[in-house]
Amino acid sequence: MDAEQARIMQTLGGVNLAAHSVQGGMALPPPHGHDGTDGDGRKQDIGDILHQIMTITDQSLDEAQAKKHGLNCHRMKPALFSVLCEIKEKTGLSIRGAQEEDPPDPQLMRLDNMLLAEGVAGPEKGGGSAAAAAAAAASGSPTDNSIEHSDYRAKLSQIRQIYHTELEKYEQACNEFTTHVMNLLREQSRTRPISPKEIERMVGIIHRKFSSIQMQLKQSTCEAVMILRSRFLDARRKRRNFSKQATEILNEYFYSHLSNPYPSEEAKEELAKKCSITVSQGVGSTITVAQVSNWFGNKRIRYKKNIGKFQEEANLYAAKTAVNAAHAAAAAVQNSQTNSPTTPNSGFQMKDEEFQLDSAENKNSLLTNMFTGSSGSFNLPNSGDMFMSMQNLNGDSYQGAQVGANVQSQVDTLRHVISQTAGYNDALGGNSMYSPHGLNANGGWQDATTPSSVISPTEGPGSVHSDTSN
DNA sequence: CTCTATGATTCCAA
DNA sequence: TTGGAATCATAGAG
Repeated sequence: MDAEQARIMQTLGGVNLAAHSVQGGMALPPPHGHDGTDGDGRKQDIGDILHQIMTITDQSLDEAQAKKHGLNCHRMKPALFSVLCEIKEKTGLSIRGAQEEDPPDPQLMRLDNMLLAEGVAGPEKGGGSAAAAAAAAASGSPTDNSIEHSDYRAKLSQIRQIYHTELEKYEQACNEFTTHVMNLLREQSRTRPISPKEIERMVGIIHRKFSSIQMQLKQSTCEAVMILRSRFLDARRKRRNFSKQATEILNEYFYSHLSNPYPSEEAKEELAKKCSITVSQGVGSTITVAQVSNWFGNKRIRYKKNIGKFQEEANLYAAKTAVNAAHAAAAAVQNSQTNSPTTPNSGFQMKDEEFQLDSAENKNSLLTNMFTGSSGSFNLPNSGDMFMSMQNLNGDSYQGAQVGANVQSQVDTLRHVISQTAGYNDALGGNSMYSPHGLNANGGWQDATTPSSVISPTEGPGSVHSDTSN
């Protein structure tokens, strides 16, 4: 400020007050210079006035007030004032000229573009949902993603809301501040040389300041969106193993529907629900329908690829559900109702209960009824074997999983149990292990009605391990 | 660390 | 749209 004052002082020294023209040159004779012209006295006067102005801050308030009043009443005041205004305008122009060029900040543009693309800026609910939808549509079926998707969207709209309120706040504050400053300056312009252009410049400065604050806001908003986005994507990518119970439920379904392991939409929902309930003692992890689909997709392909590897598992789950099948059969027989066994995916229900058969005779009779009375699409290899093998299970108790399951699945399970029973290899075509009768020569599952050729239990078809990634 | 299991994603065909 | 196949990326065991 001192420098500026000195410059003004100097500049004033070269002012031709009569013409009110300003010579902007800096190298001027000192204000008190005596050049012998007739303006000498006047210059002396001006110098005196200026001196008073410059030293006014050094004086006490009362003194200064008195001085100010005196100066205001000075005959030269209006002229001096307008000159000061002109000078200030000149310097203001030069200052403004220096920082006038206001190229659209590339960073700001980037931020704006990103906010627009993410749907944070721009029209309400316009691009936002579009971006979120695009993010969600990138993966799998839209049905279950709606959960994560809506979560993402909710968070995004939260960010959006904060952004807009903040932006509004800033704008309001900026406007308030601007009008305040403008009023102040207008007020002061009566006593101080302030040109409208200077006010304009001031407003520009304020706006720039506020826009830099806005940029910070935009930046942090962008960051928040990025974090949200990456977290959203990470969450999709991050793998958390299902709980043991959930896997068990899925496996039970899979192996009891081996001939057609394609759960219907309802069955998937049921499974998802069941898994989520079972898993609820965990950290709130739920299993969605899409995850069930993923699981079955993976399971089918992996099972098919290497059946040998899954033998043990298959045996286990088949045994687990075998008695349930018998139980279901018992229920069916007791009700004298014969469900159509050709609908593999109908009426899938689960019920937690322990089921224990009382006696071998009871079991046998139930099974006899079950298979002699049904018109299943399966060719059972040998009912005698079945009885024998089922007797091997006598006395074992199993965790019940399926009551009222369709006959098809019961058949699957029972066939498995039969075939995995040691000592009956010959009767089953020389293969003691379960072969996926639903799996046709092409590797398809579609035609489940004919028992396929026996596949070596130790090695799947070619024992391909193409999934050995990494 | 490596290796395997496994949930998720992507690409493609039907 | 769905499922198969390949692949990715991580969890978890050793």
